[in-house]
Amino acid sequence: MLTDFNRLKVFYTIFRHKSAAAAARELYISQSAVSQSLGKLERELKTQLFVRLHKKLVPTAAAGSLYEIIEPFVRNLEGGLAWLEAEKSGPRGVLRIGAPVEFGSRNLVELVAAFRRKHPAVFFEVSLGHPDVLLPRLAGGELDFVFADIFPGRGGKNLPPFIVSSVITEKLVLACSAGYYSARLKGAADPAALAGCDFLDYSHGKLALYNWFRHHYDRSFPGLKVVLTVESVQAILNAIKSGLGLGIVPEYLVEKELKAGSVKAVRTGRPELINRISLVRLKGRAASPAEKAFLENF
Amino acid sequence: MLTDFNRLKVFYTIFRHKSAAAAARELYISQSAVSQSLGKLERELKTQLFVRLHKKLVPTAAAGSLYEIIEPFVRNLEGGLAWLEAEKSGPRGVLRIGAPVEFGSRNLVELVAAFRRKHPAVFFEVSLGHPDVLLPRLAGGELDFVFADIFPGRGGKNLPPFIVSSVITEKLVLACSAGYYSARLKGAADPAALAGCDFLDYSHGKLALYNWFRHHYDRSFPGLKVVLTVESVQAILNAIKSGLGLGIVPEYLVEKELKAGSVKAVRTGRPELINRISLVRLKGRAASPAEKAFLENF
DNA sequence: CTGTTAGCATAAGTATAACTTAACCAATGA
DNA sequence: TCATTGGTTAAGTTATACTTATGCTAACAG
Repeated sequence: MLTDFNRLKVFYTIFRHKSAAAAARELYISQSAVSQSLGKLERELKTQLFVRLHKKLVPTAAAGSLYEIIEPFVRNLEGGLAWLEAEKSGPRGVLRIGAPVEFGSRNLVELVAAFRRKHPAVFFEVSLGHPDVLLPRLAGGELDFVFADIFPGRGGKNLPPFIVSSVITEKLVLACSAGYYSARLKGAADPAALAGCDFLDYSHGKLALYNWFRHHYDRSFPGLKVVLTVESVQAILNAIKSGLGLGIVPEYLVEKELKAGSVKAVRTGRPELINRISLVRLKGRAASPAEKAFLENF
Repeated sequence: MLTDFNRLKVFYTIFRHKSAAAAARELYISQSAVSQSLGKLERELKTQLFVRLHKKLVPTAAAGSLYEIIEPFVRNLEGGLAWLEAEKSGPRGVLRIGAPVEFGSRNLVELVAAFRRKHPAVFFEVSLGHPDVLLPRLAGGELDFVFADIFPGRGGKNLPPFIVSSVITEKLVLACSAGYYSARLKGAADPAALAGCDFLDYSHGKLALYNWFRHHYDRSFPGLKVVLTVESVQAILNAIKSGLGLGIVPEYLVEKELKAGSVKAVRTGRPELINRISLVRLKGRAASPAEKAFLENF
């Protein structure tokens, strides 16, 4: 890459004043230094930038073109640095957050909405997706932090630069409609009966179901019949209510229905599987005021 | 103005590679120098720009913003410098020329047209006007060179940084229609007869007439009756042919009419006043190839 | 599990080049 | 005319950017 940037800065100052002496005063260096710097730049570019006509430096066409390039840069830079400064003074700027689809589109947007009422100068860019794709983006600096639902089994792996803290835990239940329950399970929630049922899952290799069975029976059930796979809790919930089959949902979402008896959850005697939403941040990363303010809810 | 520009250059290189080592290789300096430079910049800005995570430097949001500012600048700069280089290699770029209205709109545009057929990469910005306004613009660097019709009397003044060279000389005649001539002058071109005639001039205080009379009679004629003042040779020419009065025009423009006898010129026995179009350039100003190519016609 | 490698940070010393001081010239204005 | 201002150039100094050297940690291969 060509030329010394600081010489361009000197040139820029000279150009604005049409005078080396004035530039020197602005830059708090001697007039001689300015003159030498300009000379070097001209020699470097092999292009005359100013015509010396005593008491004034008259820019050539080349100097004009060069100035046209530098001027907007300096303007943007000043603006940008001022903005960086402002960001440090209080919550403002943009927060780039990653989150699992469900958590992101349900809980997170509510939090964002509430937060923005207090801090309207903070903007959000939420990326929904699986930790598998979100975490690398966090590691690459594209995201400020991510919320991840780390199922048991997909623990830390070899991603040590992350600092993980638990944010929300919700019980996951395997549920179906009351009708389906009485027709297929008849109150007996034994593995054998379950294995023959219809299941609903959130795509990606029946991970939710897999984890539920592993948790409750310490083994996997390879041949489960998954009749619907859809990436949405709401959809699974509706499917359950419609009697399509058995699906995994957060318990609190079906609390009313469980009480009313319209939806039944499969209980094994063991404590329920819990889904842990964790906050993942880059180790060693300084948090902006906006980030701090947002995360202090957790 | 804030910060050291060269540190920004180092930052820019680091950002592109997400690595100080790689940046160091590109900049042909040691990895340590890069690291130190980045450290200083961060301290200077009081803002973390990269998260150090072992083999990689992952940029923070602030670094992203900063990069957004610098990146287009570097791109423009590279383009601009390449363009400057190209301009030196052959005639291209833009030529900013000043000229008197008549010369500019008549002779100059023809020259430009002819020149552009040979050098289509050269563009022109022609400013028409009086030397009074054009020369300061030349002195201010807004024009590359100007053509000026310097009447005797408005010599160098105190504008020493100019180098002036004669380019075109044309004889100026005081002319009128044959009808007007026979009616008002009757072949006798004595001052007394002339003084009572109607005159045409190019605005600005009857300068053309004033100079003509000074040249031919060594004195001014204060009370001349100027019946039309218009900033156009063509207009004056038409006015003359229409028998409106006497006006100053370049002799070669009325050559045919003089021969045919439809237009008469006032002759005093003295050589005709000549209008000198001069090329004025800034002393000490290096000429680009385009400039050289264009001016070598003269 | 350990040795090796790659990448970054830090410390200390060097050397480059930016800057200052000084002398000189030219133009301008009191 | 002389003092003032602005610019250039040369020489000397100083600052600071850079190098060399060292240590650390993480990743990876054997």
